[in-house]
Amino acid sequence: MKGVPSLNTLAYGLLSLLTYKTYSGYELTQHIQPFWPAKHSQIYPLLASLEQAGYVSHKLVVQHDKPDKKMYAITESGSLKLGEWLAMSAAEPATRDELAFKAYCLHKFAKSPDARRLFEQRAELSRNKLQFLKAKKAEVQARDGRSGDLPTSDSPHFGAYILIDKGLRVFEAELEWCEWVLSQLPE
Amino acid sequence: MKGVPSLNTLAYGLLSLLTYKTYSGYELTQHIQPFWPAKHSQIYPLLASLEQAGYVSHKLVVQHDKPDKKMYAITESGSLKLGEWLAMSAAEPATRDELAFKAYCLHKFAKSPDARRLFEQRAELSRNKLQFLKAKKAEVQARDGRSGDLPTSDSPHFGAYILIDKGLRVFEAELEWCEWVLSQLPE
DNA sequence: CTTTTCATGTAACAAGTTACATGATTAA
DNA sequence: TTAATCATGTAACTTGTTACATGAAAAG
Repeated sequence: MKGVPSLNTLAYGLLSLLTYKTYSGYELTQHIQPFWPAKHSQIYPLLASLEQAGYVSHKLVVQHDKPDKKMYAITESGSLKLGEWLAMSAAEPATRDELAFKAYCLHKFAKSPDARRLFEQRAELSRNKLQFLKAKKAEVQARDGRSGDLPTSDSPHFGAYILIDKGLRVFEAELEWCEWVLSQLPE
Repeated sequence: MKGVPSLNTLAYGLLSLLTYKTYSGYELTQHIQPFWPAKHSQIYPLLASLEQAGYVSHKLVVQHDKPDKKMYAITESGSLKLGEWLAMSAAEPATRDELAFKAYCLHKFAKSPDARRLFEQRAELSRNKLQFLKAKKAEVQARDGRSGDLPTSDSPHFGAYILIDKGLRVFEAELEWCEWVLSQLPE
């Protein structure tokens, strides 16, 4: 006897996105990146298996200028499954960052211009992320009506909003760290 | 014709740790966690293959109260290989966090006490990490002699120090974020 | 007495990446 | 004309996790 098929985190992530609106596999692949990096080769088969399990369903949308696409929606059964998962404790986040290893070895090459370059590149990355998130924030605020004001916890955009806020806080901290390290490194 | 064996990030990570001192596979598994989560079942075979490639070597240390262990050291060849890698640009960090998905779905269960619990647990996790890092910081400062003063970029502990500093900044930001979210959520 | 720590390994499985495969439209 | 975007999929491979396997010492 085997119970209900158990889903992995990526699968729950797809269901999470689909609580907002319908998406194609292509769109899901793009939108899930900031939360959970994954390639289309992982998403497409997973969507197929979620559909087989009855947690999502799709409608084919015929397009003329672009290839046809499959628009996926979460089902009642998928919503229930997601609801159970939402109530459970979240696992510890896992971050894997090459730069941490390279930073740890700074005593081996701190005088090299390569060392400075690593932190300049990371600072640039943080600045780009911050710029992206600031644009997103404005977008969500506009969509929520009262511009300048923050969405409240009952707003449908509250989830999106707090995640943008988290990104802003964390990337700001990372940028400041990079700039501090650069100030400590010899020119 | 096949060139030099190419290493993955975890392998370079092990070499990075070994630039400080010798470690057993067991110790490497523990110390690498904050940088790059990995299980011993991944570390042990990787160490064996690094040794076969000549990048590390080990000496068996016989113990009486505990099981014998293999103490690994980086070789000259391993140092060269690591040096090449250090000079290369670091890939974008990858973070995978379940809580992001659950936060994104807050409109589905913001009123539930489960929602509050998720952020309370994450806040607690951040507090624990901060406490750990503060202890580490004091430890490194003590080891570096001038207590209260920060190690300079030529200190052998500079790498360890800046990583602790990064953790402090980022987990501080995450903790503040959790507390802010909790202030927005209904009791 | 039961669990944790120390210590090393392998086998089976799940998750994630890269490469292969196709093909029209549009922008540079 | 070359590259990028849109759109879906599979095959082969690498990476990472869980489970199996052993066993002594120490702490609760």
